[in-house]
Amino acid sequence: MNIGQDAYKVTWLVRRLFRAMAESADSYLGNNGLTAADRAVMEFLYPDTRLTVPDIARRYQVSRQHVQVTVNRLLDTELLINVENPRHKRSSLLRLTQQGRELFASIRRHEGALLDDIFAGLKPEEVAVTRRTLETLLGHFLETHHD
Amino acid sequence: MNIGQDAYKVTWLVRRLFRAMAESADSYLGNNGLTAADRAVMEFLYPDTRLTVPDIARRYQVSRQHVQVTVNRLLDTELLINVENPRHKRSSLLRLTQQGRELFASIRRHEGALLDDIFAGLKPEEVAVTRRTLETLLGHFLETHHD
DNA sequence: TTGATAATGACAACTTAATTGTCATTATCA
DNA sequence: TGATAATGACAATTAAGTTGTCATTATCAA
Repeated sequence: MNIGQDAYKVTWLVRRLFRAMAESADSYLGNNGLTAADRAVMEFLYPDTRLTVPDIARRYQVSRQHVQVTVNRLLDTELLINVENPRHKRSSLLRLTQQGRELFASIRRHEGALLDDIFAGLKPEEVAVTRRTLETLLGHFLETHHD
Repeated sequence: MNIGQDAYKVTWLVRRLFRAMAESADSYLGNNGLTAADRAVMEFLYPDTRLTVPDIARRYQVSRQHVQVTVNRLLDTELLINVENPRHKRSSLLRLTQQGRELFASIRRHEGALLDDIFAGLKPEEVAVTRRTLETLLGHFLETHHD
């Protein structure tokens, strides 16, 4: 019974957990001089994917101008480099530098350790159920709001 | 097995679901000329709680100046009224007007219907497991990041 | 009771992470 | 080839906050 109570609480928890996760991420990314947008861009390129700015913008679902600014900052700090794009002269491909790849790998390790800690003690089946439930919810949310 | 994969996916889903929920909320709140901050403030006062601006700021964990602006807007649109504060002459208590209470109730009904839709088809046990899992995660996140 | 300290509302400036608009340049394709 | 679309750069704007400051008003310890 009372699925309504649990349903409401689940949505509340999603909101609260998002905030807690964002704070935690801001803190360890900030220690490396990165923003959340930097991390997102780097994730698209890790470990050795080559994409243009508009490619990343389409995948990240964010304006290309915003990605451009983020990418330019990462080029300045030499976490990314331009590589020639055979398909387009002006729009070069972006690639992680060795330094960028190592930094992202260390971020991944940090996140992995954090998750291990945080998920320790939960039963695998419970986590699997949670995953499936959230996937279902996301599906419904996206189709209800159809975007 | 692979709790690691599920763990990572759960955190991804929390982020994605948060965005989907926020978009959906912005859309129906916007239809009523409200922002997310307006809704949050109204929730603290619903159905008939009386709080001052600094009280709300402390509970909402947000600066009192920001709450002040939000509250002033809600006073302008007559969704809130000031009532005298026996404990403080300058800092009056805030209360929902009849109109404000009705609007918030209708928002609640809308949200309830949306949740019923979205959670229909999920088994109550699954939702309960999800709730407990997310509660555990939140607990760990808060103590790990200790705030 | 008073006098130092804290709380409050108002206002302004700033911040962050984004968006939208515009331009010149360069690609693409019918 | 010529119209249309894509790209990078730059600027202005936006949303939802924060921080700083001021004058006023409370509160509390001596």
